[in-house]
Amino acid sequence: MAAVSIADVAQRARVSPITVSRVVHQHPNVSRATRERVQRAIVDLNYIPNAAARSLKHARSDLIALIITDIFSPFYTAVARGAEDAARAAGLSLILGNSDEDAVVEANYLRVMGERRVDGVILSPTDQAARALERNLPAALPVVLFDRALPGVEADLVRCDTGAGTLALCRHLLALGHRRIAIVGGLPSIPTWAERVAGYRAALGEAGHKVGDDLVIPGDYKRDGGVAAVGALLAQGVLPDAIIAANAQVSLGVLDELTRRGYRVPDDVGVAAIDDPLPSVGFWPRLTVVEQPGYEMGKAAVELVVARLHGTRREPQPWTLVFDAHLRLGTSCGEERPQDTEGQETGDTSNDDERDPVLSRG
Amino acid sequence: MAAVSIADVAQRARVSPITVSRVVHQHPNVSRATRERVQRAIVDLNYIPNAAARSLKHARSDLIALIITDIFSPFYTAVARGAEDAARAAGLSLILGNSDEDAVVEANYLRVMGERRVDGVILSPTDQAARALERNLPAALPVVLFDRALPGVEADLVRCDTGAGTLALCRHLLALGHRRIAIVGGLPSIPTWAERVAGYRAALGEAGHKVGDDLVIPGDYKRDGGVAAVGALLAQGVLPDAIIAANAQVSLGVLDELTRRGYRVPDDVGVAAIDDPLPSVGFWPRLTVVEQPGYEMGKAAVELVVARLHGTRREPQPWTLVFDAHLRLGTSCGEERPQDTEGQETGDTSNDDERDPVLSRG
DNA sequence: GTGAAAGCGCTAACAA
DNA sequence: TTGTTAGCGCTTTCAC
Repeated sequence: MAAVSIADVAQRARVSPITVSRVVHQHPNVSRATRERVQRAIVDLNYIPNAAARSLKHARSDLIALIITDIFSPFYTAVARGAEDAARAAGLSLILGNSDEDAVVEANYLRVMGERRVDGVILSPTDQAARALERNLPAALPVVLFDRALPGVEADLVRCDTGAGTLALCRHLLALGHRRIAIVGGLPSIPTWAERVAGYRAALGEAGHKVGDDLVIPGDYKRDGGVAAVGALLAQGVLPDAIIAANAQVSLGVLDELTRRGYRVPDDVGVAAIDDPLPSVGFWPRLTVVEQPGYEMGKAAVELVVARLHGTRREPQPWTLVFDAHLRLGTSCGEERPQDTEGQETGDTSNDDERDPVLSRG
Repeated sequence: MAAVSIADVAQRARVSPITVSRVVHQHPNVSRATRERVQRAIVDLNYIPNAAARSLKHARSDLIALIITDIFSPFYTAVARGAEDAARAAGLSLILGNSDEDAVVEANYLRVMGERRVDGVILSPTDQAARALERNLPAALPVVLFDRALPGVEADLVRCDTGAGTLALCRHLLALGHRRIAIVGGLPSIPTWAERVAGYRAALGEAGHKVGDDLVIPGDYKRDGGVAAVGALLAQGVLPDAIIAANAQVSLGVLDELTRRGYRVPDDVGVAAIDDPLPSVGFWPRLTVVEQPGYEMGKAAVELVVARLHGTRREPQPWTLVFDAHLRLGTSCGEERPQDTEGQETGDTSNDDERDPVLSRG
């Protein structure tokens, strides 16, 4: 056992434990001679401070919990990386939970994180998270909801306006000549799906097209939902002109199933996705996507937690950070047809000069 | 402050703290009446046990550190998910570190993890990890090296035999008629690159082809290395028949740069990758890849740590788990040319019936 | 510049 | 069945 404690070091250096503590923390009030003696003892004994003891004393864990719904999604991979970078910059560690959209798993994670006295929680919540948050976390703990707001929960929020992104995408599809457009795969219990469908309906509405409910096919934000949606669409007798997948996982299911059934993208049907499955330059088709700035969002979420921790006074009203989604054109919706490409080069939903998220308080 | 401690609960329930502890841990020797009184006090006060205090007492943190070199890589995404699932199953939490192949960052993470008294460390090490491991971690701490062995460090190891996978891939490329084959993008300080190059040389050797060193172009396992390699290859005057990217990130750089320069895959040049960038069914070309079972490897690594923890006696000799890589054929190397496709449907390097990793002791 | 005492919250070991 | 004592390793007073 390497159970070397501060007392062991103190004994060896013939000082009191507190002096060792001062040396470890580079407190100035230690004479040079003492400091060197202590440092040598630390090295000799291979002393490693015990963070649990420090946590207990400080009532601080230097830990941030990141509880997300799908670690496999490239979006959350980017989020995790951004969060990790920001946490490291702030001297915090990231403790990871993958809830898989399962409320029980989520509740368990919240309990564990609460017991660990994490300094903050970043959570992409299931629709049942409200109760779990209240039950399992100390009341004053900074919580940042991620991606989805939670009715009845007053907490900071980091999200991306994919509704506007979807609107832009649909306008793009309409401009390409697509008329029968389907949107598939989102989880109805999650606000992001409603938001995306709203953007879709708005675009079709402003173009004067009626929106058939049979072209809005929910799912579970997973690959299989995309597969099932293709089946459901085909069961209607006619393939749509284009299919919008609600996220990256769903888009893979859609593409797989279309390919399996012998349809070609974009020749037979266009496919676009909200939330990018990969930087797909070099592949054909390049997927047309509504891209969320995952890295920046993850970073911002951690920085929000840190702001709450360091804030001289914790403002009670929640902060909401809204990032813009960007439409990135590929070739998966027939963009290369000559008559449509001119003037479509930049399809961003926002000006490049103002990429900062919108901060709204209250 | 929600600083409700076990003492507060005890006071409210008119019992001693230890009785509360017993209730929390479902110790049988508590009368029904007492138990219910305590449980009510727990709910009333919203008592949440303090894991730091428990850790301090138990000298156990229920934490496993996962320190990887690139959280962006789809391989490590799969690893993280496998590790997370296994950790959850064992009642442990995963604490995440992304070293980015930076030895300083890695050393810092090891120090932090050591201070946190994590119960085990899973590490894909840089070539300078040996010293950092010794300095920053308690001696008896279970360490599982991941992906790469570390000379001079006797620790458990989970890896994948990509050498054999690369050999199979090269045979496949040769069978397709490719002669001038390049392999690009690996980090020379990391054994996996040497291993992959060895498989490459072996395949070319057995086919009687000479292996020009100008077709072996190292990099840093990142996207830019793929870009640079394409430039270097073109500078030689002739494009190779096929390019093997050392990992997923590199393959994206290769594909991007080839596309940018106007070359088409697979018409002008074949591209294959070790380590898959995505499930790319539905895209063209589908990348031909040597696939590592990342999920299973991550799961196995955590299970190895758990085995060390629970083991009645900790066997001193290290365990090595070697997983098989699978060749998964796509269309990115010209596989659809009629004369080559027959009989090439299953290109696995191992029988599907025996996917278990090889366990070697000693 | 240094140290003694006390306590953070929890739980083994040992009574009762 | 329940409680007392003590201590995990560290750091915040306060004193010298």
